[in-house]
Amino acid sequence: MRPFFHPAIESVQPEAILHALSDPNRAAIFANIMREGGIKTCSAVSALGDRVIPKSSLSNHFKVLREAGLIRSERHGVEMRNHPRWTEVEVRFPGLLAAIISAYAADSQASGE
Amino acid sequence: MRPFFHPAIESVQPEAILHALSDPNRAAIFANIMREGGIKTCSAVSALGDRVIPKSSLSNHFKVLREAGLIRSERHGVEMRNHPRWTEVEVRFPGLLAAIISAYAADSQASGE
DNA sequence: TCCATAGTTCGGATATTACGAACTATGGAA
DNA sequence: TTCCATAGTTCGTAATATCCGAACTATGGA
Repeated sequence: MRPFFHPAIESVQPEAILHALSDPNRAAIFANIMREGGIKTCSAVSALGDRVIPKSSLSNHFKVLREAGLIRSERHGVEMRNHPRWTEVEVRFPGLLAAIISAYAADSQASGE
Repeated sequence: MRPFFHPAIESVQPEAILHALSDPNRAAIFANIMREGGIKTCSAVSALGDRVIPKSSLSNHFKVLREAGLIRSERHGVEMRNHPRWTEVEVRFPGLLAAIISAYAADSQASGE
């Protein structure tokens, strides 16, 4: 288990962010991490909505979010805590994350949530 | 050559938009279409920056943008004209497209344009 | 009718993604 | 200490998507 790679904020690419959040599962995970009191550990999300996500897929989703520069993961004892890198990303790409998250919210609102 | 499919604006999904624009080539094409006096036909973009994009790939890029609900394509004589569906998308997902396009602009700005 | 232009479709090589099974790391209990 | 439970990663492979050259289709002139 090699240590995690977290890109420096200057080398975070818009395409990586869009790609990471173009998967609805990942977007939901990230939106949850962004919320105050949101998911911090991986296992806390093992079922998202009504869909069960296998551990290995989940692990990969967190990796994609991490390598896109969206979250920072650090081990605390036996578990992993994931924090959003919102303020950093906001400085580099103002308004981007908020627009994406509210787009998903608007969509789930519209489609009979 | 079956007629093009353009999704109704209500059925445009955020994930499709993010996926379409998570490819830098497509994002550049779309940004150009968005600009007043931007690219209208497909062949007008055959070289983007210094990279040559094959016709078939280009055709596919336009298809992805179209099916994501980002552009509307219609034939005019021998060529295809592509218009952005900006105002429609803006109503459904306010601020999304502007944030994405300016994120790419900020990035190319920063990385020695 | 024939040709040039503009773009699409097909097909196969290549790259990504998904997920079960096996593994690693940490903390606590016996 | 040893053993177990928890939390998560890595590996391998099957399914899926993407890229791009070659062949095709559609339209408007000469």
